[in-house]
Amino acid sequence: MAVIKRLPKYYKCLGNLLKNNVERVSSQDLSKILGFTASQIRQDLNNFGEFGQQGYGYNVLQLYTEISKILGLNTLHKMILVGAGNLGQALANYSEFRTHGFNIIAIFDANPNLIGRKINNTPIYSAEDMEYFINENDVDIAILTVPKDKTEKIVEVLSKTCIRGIWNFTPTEITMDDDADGIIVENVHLIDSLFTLSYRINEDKLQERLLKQKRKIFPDRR
Amino acid sequence: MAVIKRLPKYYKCLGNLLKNNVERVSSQDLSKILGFTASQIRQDLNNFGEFGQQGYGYNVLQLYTEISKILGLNTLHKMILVGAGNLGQALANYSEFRTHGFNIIAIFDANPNLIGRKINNTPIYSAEDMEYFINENDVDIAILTVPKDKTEKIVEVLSKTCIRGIWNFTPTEITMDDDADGIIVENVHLIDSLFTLSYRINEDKLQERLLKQKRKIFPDRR
DNA sequence: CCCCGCTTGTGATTATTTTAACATAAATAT
DNA sequence: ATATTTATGTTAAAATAATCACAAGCGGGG
Repeated sequence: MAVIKRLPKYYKCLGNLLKNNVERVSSQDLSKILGFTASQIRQDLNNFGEFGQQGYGYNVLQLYTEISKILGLNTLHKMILVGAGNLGQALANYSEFRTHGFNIIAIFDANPNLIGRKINNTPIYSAEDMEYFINENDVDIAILTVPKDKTEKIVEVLSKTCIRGIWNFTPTEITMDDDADGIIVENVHLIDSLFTLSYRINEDKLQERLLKQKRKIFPDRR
Repeated sequence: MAVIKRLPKYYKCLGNLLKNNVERVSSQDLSKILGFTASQIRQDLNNFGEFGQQGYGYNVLQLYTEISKILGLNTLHKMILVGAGNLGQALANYSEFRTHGFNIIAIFDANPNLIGRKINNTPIYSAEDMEYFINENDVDIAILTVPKDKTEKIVEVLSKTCIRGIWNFTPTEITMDDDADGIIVENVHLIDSLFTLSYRINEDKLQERLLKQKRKIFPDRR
């Protein structure tokens, strides 16, 4: 749903307002900051409850708290990182996750040279111990930063565990067969995002080409 | 536009088919692989031209080539990386970009200890030289992996250059005022994606809560 | 206590996106 | 050759999403 993709933006924005000691905020204020229409903001928020008050607006702290509940940020999340390559290490060092209650409690890798070491104080274990570890420690989320050809295998193992979500950074699109085991997958696919950027940079040239094509079909139009 | 977000998926899928020496493919075949409806695929592709033929389907190589043109992947792209932190280094080491014609030709950082070194054969220069370098080398795209508080400054510098696109990994949402200078921004925001995952994991509990609320409003419904 | 301005929640409207349906054309089999 | 199958491009319908518009409620000033 489109609304859900916007929730993190609201959350972040309200966090900033809180930091600046702003107490109340109207949908119009938010509109100016976020670039959505005020109407959309009101409708978005209204999907989850009636958080505002006529003539007053929204209480920043209350709304922030509510949205954090909706996003599930009021509970701690235990995460593991699978694959201690370049991207994996970068994510392991990223402190923002912890700030919001997402703790990486273990890292798994197949490389024996890495096993036993620590990244950002988090130990690296052998990939073989992953399944046991997840179930033993009630891990919520697995971050996948393994090479493409290892993905399938890992997903197979993960689907036998109590894991709730997979945050997938591999180029492979992971699809869970009809949500049977209830594992949610969030695919990131950085390269897609780069391609989209490339498209938009390229757009002008393209539009011209398409226009020419239309002209062939409707030669009377200028 | 929603179609454009799907183009990279088509591209990737067709690339795989090519590798497997598949010559022709129907919208129905693609539908099974990609999980979109065949109808949507035909309509998507038709936005950019008539690439298929009745009774035959699409020629994989031809369609692949067309889409790569549409995405602007037929031309080389010169990129720079701004900010050689954890994420920056990971991206600098990521080889997939180069495979698709996106070359990181320089890295910029403010840290004097890093300047002069190389990551994955790409030299690190002083951030001060960035503006000159971009204009001198006709750089297309800047990858932004600097800390939050440096973002504004860097964007200001970038907007004075010939740069065409900014691939923004900082937590700050960059908005270009009414596209005046024609710089396209692609914001990534990893944490948003994690929050969305968290929401979906949390969804069941939430649905219950919302249902209770509705019941209050319509007490007659079970 | 009452009025006025502000701002929400919400129903109606418009726009966008997705899906369905089908006429038509190429390819293959007979 | 001809019929049958396959699969597109395209139009129409359905579903989603965004915007508009306004009645109704609250806060603050007199």
